[in-house]
Amino acid sequence: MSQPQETSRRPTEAELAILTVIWDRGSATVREVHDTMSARQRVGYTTVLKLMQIMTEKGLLLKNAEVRPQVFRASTPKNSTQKLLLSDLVERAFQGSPGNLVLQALSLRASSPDELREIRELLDRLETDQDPGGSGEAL
Amino acid sequence: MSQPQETSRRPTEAELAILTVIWDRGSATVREVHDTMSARQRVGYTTVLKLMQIMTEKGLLLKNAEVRPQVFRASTPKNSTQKLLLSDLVERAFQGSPGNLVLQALSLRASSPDELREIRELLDRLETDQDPGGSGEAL
DNA sequence: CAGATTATACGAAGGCTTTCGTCAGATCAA
DNA sequence: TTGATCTGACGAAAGCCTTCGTATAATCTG
Repeated sequence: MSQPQETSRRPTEAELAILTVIWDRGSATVREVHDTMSARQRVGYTTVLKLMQIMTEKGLLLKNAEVRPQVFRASTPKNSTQKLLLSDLVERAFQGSPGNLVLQALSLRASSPDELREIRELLDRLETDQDPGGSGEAL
Repeated sequence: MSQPQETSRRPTEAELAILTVIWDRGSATVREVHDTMSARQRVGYTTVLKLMQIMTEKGLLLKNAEVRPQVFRASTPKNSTQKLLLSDLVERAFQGSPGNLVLQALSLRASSPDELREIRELLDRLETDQDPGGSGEAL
């Protein structure tokens, strides 16, 4: 009863940076995360450690303490968290209209032809059957 | 030299809620913003006031103190801020790939046929290598 | 004008996020 | 084994965001 809802909790900025590294690798030690992040930003080792401990408490990460050094992995797949962040942004800044967001995103900068084709295919599917459920997971 | 970069400053969550109201109306007094927000969430009048004062300091809002009560308007158009938020999210959670984000957003929930058509038209323009500059503003 | 009401300014508290120092335990290398 | 190095736990400080109480100023009403 101490944790609020471990589900649908939006990761903070620092947490997201860590999740990104872990999603890429599948799993990672604190040192691996720290080394990867250090290439981009100056950040202390114990800072990363502390964050990952907190994230484990929150349920964002799962820790395997059987091995040394401990190995962490994400409790939630990347796509789910991305959708959570998108839903959030749609609600807060796009009046709940995903189409609105998509239009802005498309004009952000050029997407690759492959991406454009993929988007078009998804559009086709959306216009034929009205149920997009789950099809978007296939990235 | 006291303000960092007043440009490209990402509004916080509470700030965004206020901006949303002001964008809708074009301009608004503190009371109007408070009344509108009160319909959705419980929030104190002085809380809104303080936030709007801070936002004015930060350059997010512009204040006309000639009239009473004072009237505020946004310093940055809605579309620009939306793009800022999207760019931010693309960087932090979508490996810098807007197409990636678009795919996830499209499968979030059904967009209206009108929106789908609009998206398709934008795709056409993008694929024929047009410069999308400004076209996304037309919502 | 005088009292009531509304508007504005401002300080400060509370909470959450981020950062880091320190200590203790574990592992490694000679 | 033992000193050096790496790892893990933890407390606490610092900063930002949000909230609100209180005091002052402006405006309205009769």
